[in-house]
Amino acid sequence: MNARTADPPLPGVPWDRIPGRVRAHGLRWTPQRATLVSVLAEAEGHVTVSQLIERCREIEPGTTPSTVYRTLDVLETLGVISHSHGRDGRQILHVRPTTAHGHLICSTCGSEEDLPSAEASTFLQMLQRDRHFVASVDHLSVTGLCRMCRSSAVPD
Amino acid sequence: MNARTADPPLPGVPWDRIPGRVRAHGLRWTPQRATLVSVLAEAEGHVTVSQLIERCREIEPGTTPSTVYRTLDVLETLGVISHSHGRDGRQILHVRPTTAHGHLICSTCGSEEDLPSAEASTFLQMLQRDRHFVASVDHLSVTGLCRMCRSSAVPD
DNA sequence: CACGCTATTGCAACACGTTGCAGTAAGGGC
DNA sequence: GCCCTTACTGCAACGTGTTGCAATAGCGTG
Repeated sequence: MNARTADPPLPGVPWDRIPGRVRAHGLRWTPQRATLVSVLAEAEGHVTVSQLIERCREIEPGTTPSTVYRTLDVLETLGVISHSHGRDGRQILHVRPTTAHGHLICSTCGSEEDLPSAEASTFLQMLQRDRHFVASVDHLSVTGLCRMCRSSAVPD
Repeated sequence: MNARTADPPLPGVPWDRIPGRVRAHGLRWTPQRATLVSVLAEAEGHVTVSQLIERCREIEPGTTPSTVYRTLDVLETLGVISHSHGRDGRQILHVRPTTAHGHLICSTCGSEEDLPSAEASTFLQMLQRDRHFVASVDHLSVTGLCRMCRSSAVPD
């Protein structure tokens, strides 16, 4: 995975224009990519890669994991999707046009809660100002204890 | 990996008291655990699991990955270490008594910069107040563009 | 000190993710 | 419409991390 300097996000993901966007970068539009994009188009929000592979296989049984991963790289470069990592390091894909948001991941129960962009912006702006580090809220995930697990936690 | 509700961090990691701490929890002190702890004692700061396994094997060639992973779980529960995930999802161990800190990970060059606790505390306190989500800075890692990569980034 | 309970180990198998390579096919040029 | 370049695919192999299970061995008890 190599999330290099990406194009700016596509606000509304005009799915039908992705082929052109791909070709505009000197890349090629293939049946495998079409399959994946059609799956993504129906899966707005969060998905894991294994879910994607599964759905692709329903359409095209020959789908290969490595092709999916490589196509996801391409789509991330084009700004169509982004990803973060769950608590176990597994990828979580963010399919646009989901509103930009971060994640609060509970280390006990594994639940995920969205963190609206506004609530992180001050922090991220501070990072940019004080440390010249530019981060988007999409990549922000914070691990900790959710409300539920916290209240049921056994005090040592 | 199951970072359950952990004991409070040990401020100075009295390495020689870990056996007692392990036993106090009804757990057992074994040669394999002794090996791993002796390696950790020399590896303060950041380490990856594969580095640990490698060093353990230098001492005890029979070291098995699964044992290392399971012992790390135990040590995390005891508050001896904590971990976060690098950009590719790989684990990064934080061996105490490193000052609590988060990470800024560059998505282009992969470099890691420490984020002092103080710079994140306002944000984390807000999460706790507004969302009842309790997170420690140790688990905070933010992906983005570091200063270097940002200035050399090709504007689209 | 021997015994027994059970935490721990080591192994094997698996899931996720990445990478190298040879063959295939997209698509621009003629 | 055919050719040619080269991006892409599919495969196989690898590295990381997890899990089930039978055998082993801490360590508290009598």
